Amino acid sequence: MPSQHSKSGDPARSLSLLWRTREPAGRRRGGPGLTIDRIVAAATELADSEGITALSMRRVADALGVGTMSLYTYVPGKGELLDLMVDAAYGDLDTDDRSGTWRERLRRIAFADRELYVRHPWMLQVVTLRLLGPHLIAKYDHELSAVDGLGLSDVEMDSTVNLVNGYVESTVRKTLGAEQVARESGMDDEQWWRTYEPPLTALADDARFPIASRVGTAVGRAHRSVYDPDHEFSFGLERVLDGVQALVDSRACASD
Amino acid sequence: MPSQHSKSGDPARSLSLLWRTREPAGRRRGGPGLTIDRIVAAATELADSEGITALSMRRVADALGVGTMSLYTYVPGKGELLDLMVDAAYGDLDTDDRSGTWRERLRRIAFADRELYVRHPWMLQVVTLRLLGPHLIAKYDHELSAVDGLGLSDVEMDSTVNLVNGYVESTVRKTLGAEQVARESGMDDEQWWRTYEPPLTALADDARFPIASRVGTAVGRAHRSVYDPDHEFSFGLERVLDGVQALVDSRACASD
DNA sequence: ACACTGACCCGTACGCCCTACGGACCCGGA
DNA sequence: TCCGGGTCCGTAGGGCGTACGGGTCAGTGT
Repeated sequence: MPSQHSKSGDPARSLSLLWRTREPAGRRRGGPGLTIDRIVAAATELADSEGITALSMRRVADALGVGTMSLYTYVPGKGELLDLMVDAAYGDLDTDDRSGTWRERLRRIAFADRELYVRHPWMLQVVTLRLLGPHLIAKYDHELSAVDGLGLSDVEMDSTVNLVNGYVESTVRKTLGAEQVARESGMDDEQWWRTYEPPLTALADDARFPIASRVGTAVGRAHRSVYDPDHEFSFGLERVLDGVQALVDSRACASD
Repeated sequence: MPSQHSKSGDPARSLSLLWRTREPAGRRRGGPGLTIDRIVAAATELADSEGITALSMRRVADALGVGTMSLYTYVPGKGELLDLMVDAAYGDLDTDDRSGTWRERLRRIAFADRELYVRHPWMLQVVTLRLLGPHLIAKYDHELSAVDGLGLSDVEMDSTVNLVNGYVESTVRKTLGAEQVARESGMDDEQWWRTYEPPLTALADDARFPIASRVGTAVGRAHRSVYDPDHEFSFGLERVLDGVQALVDSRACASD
């Protein structure tokens, strides 16, 4: 159960698939009428409902009522299929709304991204090379527009949106990891903590790791009682935005 | 080539392995003399040199000159082996140095983490549940100590170190993704950019994605000329630390 | 001296995976 | 009518993780 790399053999082929630079094919009369979009949709549904590890070419083909090898007429391999799934998923994001201050806009973008990843957890497990598909570019453009005209250089703008994206991804990844433990071990967060805290604190005694013990306990208690994931997410996000704020302020001063 | 989850069946078993809560076994005389540590070391070497996808129980056993199934005497399964590898790798980090300001310390921690992930890229591809092994706890304690006594609450301290860790991970993940493209496509960064920028800009015309075009071009040019990964990393890190700074300042004011 | 026990080691086999290859089928156009 | 080419897919080959059961031998109790 290690990780997935999406070697996706030929980048050129992947790009032409992503941008649909192939005519939509002849369409036979009687057959199931496979298309790239139907394949991507079926694969996405499968990955959403059963997890990325359940996603196999066989299962996708079965879901479509089609032989496994038929998929290879439309998609060079599994890697390229994953690339297509990722870009298609990014297509669900709203990339039009440009209202509000830069801070409000980045905040909205972060929450929307987070929701997308929660809906499609497999996106964060696919170590895709993030091949530039149309929807990913649209997302990038939309994010950049939020920090355009603030006095930042182009490279700084890129860094800024990467910063926010990275924060969202790492946060969701952690949450999903915890949920995975819960699901696979069959106990919820609270049960898990109650079962493994005692032996753990016995091993990692307070003397050796005093601060970790104290903070770990406090965090555990917070999780058990008033824990609010949204609040936790917001808190970190505001720290990130404060960092951006400092940058924006310094550039504004410099240009005055 | 999707992703790896480390289902690692029984958390209790994993924990006892991580904390070595089993006597070191009888050790037979003539045999190869397998141990958990030798297995973890061989697996780590393999993952370092050939990537996580090349890591299989068979290959690890071969590297040790041992039958595949012999590994299962020491390790319940591949998932648990990955857990052990991750915690062992964290053991390479220095968790003693406590000199300097909180900002200097977080900076040093971030750079050390980054270097560790670059040396063991597979760590970021293993979607491990981050089971609390001894070395991970030591790392956590060391990180918390950098922000202890600044007026932050325990939960805030946890958020803060998660924030820095998340930044490092997402940055390295992105870098490694790019390197993977380079390796697999056989061309270096510059070649890749030169090959795929023209068709890409043709597809994603400036009119549809004006800001992405402009910024993408600028970033590409920067990469080709004066690009300094360390500088890029530092830049974002300082933004994160600025965010932490704002938090620390606000808490200091509140308590005064 | 000898049998027993238990840890260590591993060959075999099952069921899954991705996909190369080549054949069957059928449509539209010449 | 014939044929080229797109669509569909059965078969097979080489991986993988690991369940199962049996072989081997150091140390122990007698």
